[in-house]
Amino acid sequence: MPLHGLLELAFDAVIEEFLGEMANSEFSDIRLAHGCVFRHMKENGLRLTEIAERGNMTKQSAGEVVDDLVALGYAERAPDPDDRRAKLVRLTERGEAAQSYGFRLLAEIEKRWGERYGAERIADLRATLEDVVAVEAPFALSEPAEPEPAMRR
Amino acid sequence: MPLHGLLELAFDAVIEEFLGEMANSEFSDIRLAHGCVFRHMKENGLRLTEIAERGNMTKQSAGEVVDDLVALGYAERAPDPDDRRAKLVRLTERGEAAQSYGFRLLAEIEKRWGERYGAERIADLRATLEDVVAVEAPFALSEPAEPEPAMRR
DNA sequence: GTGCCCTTGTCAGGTTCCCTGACTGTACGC
DNA sequence: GCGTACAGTCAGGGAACCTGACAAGGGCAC
Repeated sequence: MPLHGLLELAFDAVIEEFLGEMANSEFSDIRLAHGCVFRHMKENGLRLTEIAERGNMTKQSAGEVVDDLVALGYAERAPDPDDRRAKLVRLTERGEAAQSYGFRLLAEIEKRWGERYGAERIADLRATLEDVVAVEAPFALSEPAEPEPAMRR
Repeated sequence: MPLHGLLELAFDAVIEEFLGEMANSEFSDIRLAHGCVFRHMKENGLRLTEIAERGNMTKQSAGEVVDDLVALGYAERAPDPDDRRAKLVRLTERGEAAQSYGFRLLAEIEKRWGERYGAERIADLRATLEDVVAVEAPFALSEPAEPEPAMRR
């Protein structure tokens, strides 16, 4: 089986378990595509453009996802004080509850895999994937190098 | 970053490279979704139902993919001598050429990752994923336990 | 054999999630 | 100020799935 097949099947396995448990929670209206917002959200909100970049999708697609989350009460748009063109997407209280519930669920799934396949092996799996992703998908990584204070302006 | 995010990004990275190289080959009309046929194809062909099972999709979806591959000249349908309801999906000569080209490409990508991130680490990655998939996604694995000769009948 | 249920594949129609292209309004270098 | 670049939106489309309903063949009880 080619490597991408294994990656995909493992991904699907996590997601099936995750969505199954989400569907039985009070956050049953959350869908997989919403993850791109929850995954990257920062304290003070994120611009649509940032969501799109880190999610490796177009602004239009990211906008749809945000519209959906706003309609469901998980997110809201606020004007960006630094740029009147931009809006900051922020989680509502309910959005934050969903986010931390989801993260907890995912951590539990990873822990269960550790018990099933060996904690060290799963830790190695994660470490290798992190190295790979740092090179192959750098756009997805947290900070797009917020310039150092000394470099500002 | 949650584990499924890493798995997805790594998957996307392989696929982007793979599809990019396929697009520059003589098989530029092959799309990602076609993989479910090429990946599982056996010597004497596969029934639609088998393709659907191993690809974890409905018969209808598998049927669409096969229609597409037939239209593109990569596959053909032959009657199944053992069951007049069923048809065996087989690769054409061109289909076999595309399959082996694709497999070779994927093996090269994996080899490059070995050079970039350490051959042993990528081998471990594969081994761990194989264990995970064997438990979490057994439907995708080659033989649905063809009964042993002694157990037949 | 006949009737009944299961399986195989197909037709029709719908959803999700993403895309391209065209556009408005704001920012900013020059 | 002017032109270019960028943030986000509107409109439309397509790929890859899905559910439901169906015809035709298989397999078994009787």
